[in-house]
Amino acid sequence: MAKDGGKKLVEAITSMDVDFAQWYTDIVKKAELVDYAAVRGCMIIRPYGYAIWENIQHELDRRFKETEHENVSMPMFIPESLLQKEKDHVEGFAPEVAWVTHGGNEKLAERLCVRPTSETLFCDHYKDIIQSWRDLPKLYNQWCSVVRWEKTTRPFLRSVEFLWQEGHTAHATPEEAQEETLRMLDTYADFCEEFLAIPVVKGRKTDKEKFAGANATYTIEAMMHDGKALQSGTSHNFGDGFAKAFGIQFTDKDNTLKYVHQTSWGLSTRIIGGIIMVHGDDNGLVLPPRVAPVQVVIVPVQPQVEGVLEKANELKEMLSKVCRVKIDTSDKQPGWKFAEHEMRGVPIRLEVGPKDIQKEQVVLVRRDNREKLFVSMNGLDETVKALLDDIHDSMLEKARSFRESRTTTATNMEEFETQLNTKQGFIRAMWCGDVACELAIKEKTAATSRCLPFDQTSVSETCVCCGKPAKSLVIWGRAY
RNA sequence: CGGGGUGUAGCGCAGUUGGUAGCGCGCUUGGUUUGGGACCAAGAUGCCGGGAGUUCAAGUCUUCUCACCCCGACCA
Repeated sequence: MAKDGGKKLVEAITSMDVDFAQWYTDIVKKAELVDYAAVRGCMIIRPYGYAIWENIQHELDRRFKETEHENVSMPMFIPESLLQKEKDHVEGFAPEVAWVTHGGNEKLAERLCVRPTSETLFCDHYKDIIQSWRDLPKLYNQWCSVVRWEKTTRPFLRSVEFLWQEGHTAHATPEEAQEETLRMLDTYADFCEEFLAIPVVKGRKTDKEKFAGANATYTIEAMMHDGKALQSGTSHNFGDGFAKAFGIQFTDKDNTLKYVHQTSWGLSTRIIGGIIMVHGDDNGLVLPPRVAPVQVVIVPVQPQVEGVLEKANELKEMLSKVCRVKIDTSDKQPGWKFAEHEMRGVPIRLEVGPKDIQKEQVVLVRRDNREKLFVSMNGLDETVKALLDDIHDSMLEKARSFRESRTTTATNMEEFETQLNTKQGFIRAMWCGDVACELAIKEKTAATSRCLPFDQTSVSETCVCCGKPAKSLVIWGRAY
């Protein structure tokens, strides 16, 4: 393993081609994103990981507010009777809820569920505060954590408790609810591409895969570097199902009593797992510039030489107006710092030493492709700003072409299996609409339907599984 | 929840037929260094994952448990 001695931290990262799962675990630990907590399946999100989440929060929250959404905070407990009001919903979540049975030493008259999601709480509240068409729409969102007693857990990807935002809206008409459902799906998709440089496929879930209690579930699916799919955000249209179960009615303009139409949508810390698995490499994390807690790290070279630290600070001052910049003044060797910040995925490293100062230049090194640039100190702020955008664009492009190269088409099961096993990615194949075929494909290949993509260009006339006439194009893949 | 694996210092590991714990890195202090993971010197660090047994004696044997990793099933 050791090739030139001493490169401990980097060597400790397992190569992604050798063992992708271990590579992932190594990164989250070594880059100090998370630590394991005292309770099984729970994670401590460390400052560097949490800073990523904060940036995600700020950007998404900004977008939510731009579209008139308001933040609220609901309790974390749901009385059992409330959870049970919507039949499909409770059946979907019951196997994985945690229950509170005691308060202090006293047994509770009714046990409380620790929220796995808050539809029931919002509905219970909406039934009280919605009376008239003038009260609509209600566009609420909350940032919180939820608990799902998962059996197999992994940092970010599936933990017992995780952070997310959940939007819950109520509308006067089915059309408005549908419009909202798709608007938020678009918000997520744009956010992923513009902020995280993660290209996504937008589509609708099959009935088998949709959310418990929803009329329709929409999803954005991203491809990880091992070809597996990660559902990165979802948006549901509930129709009036929850409204009927909870009695959320309003008097419309025509003086008749009507049920509201609802939506809900969520995006979680799981997306951080996506960032890692889409962009990372064998040297560690590669953070998309817009979400990176530190966008530029300045490494002073020969800081003991007079003027070097002063210049480094001067540059920091200048750059802090256009980006998040940090200067590493620790007493480590420059080489050590290079490797360390690379592992932590900092998009740009700026080296400045006596030679540079003499030439009025600095060295910029891109994390994404390790390209080294010698640029003038003059106008450095503009250079860096443009470079950050360029890094974002090329990361997005790289992820997109990777996904395309791993997306294939199949017209029968033989092709399906061959493609899946050789390409290990997404498969575009037609489907008859029968859940039996979904189950058969899963049984045979471990692949599931990821979504019915909005782009429904037909690839054949018949179902890839049963050969009957096809109804829709489905993206299939193995998933996290 | 099934099948497999691993738990010894912050991290990676060694520890023989049972005899009371070691190595490398990291850490602390001082000094020399500094353009891709530096060096010297002196230090500090352990309920051997946890419980219960066997034994004069347990990191080592028995048993139960907990956590983590991998592969399935279930799920954001």
